[in-house]
Amino acid sequence: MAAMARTLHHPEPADFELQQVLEALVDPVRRSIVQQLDAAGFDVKCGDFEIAVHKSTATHHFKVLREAGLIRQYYVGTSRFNALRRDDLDQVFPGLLTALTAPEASVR
Amino acid sequence: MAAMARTLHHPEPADFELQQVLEALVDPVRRSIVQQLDAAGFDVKCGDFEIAVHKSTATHHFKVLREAGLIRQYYVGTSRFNALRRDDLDQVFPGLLTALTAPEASVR
DNA sequence: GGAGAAGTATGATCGCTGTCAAACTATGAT
DNA sequence: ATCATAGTTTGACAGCGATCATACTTCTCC
Repeated sequence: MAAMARTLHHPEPADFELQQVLEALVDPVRRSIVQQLDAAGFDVKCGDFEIAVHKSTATHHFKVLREAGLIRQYYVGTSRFNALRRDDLDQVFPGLLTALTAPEASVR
Repeated sequence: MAAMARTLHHPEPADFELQQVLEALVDPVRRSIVQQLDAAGFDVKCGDFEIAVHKSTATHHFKVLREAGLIRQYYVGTSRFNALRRDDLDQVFPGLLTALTAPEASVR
């Protein structure tokens, strides 16, 4: 079968919107994903996260994070990898991600 | 009539919860309130904010902000004044408020 | 005491979003 | 080809929260 490129839309930093970023980060599941990505330090497959929701719900959360500009996603085989867009985020909203991924903040 | 103290509950910094703070800040009206407080640099009466919602809705927003620990409220006559709890916030979630009230962030 | 000002409380509505189930697609291995 | 794996899509549902209107409370001032 002709390889159909599964393209994923990623916003440019110039198009990041605070409202959208906050809406993404207000959900505990999504914030946990960001935390795990940050703690790992490398890209993580969707299936390798510890998530307490159904697969299809997880897909939804990843989409919200991607469209807000928080993560970058790319396919490798049937797997989808996720990368934290820390540099882009830091550029547009300096200090925000750091404040939220701080170990102190994680506890609360 | 016997003066009934209108007491308002304010959480201690030790009891601040990130989830609650984010839920408070995700609403555009509430974030605008925080912005206006920060920009003013002094305490502001409820009625002196520029808010695009009904009075009773505003009361609701102030309550959410207060219970999350973002503002401190006190009565003066029939008016209620609002103070940004910047120091407390900075102590518990360093960098968060700064990141959100930055002029850069306000534009997005 | 009465009137007005400032804000609160309650109840109803309505839209949004997180959730799951089930069916589907795409890729890699046998 | 067949099958298994990884993730997506669609649809339905439930619960939450922002909103407003109305009625109420508390305080100030005359």
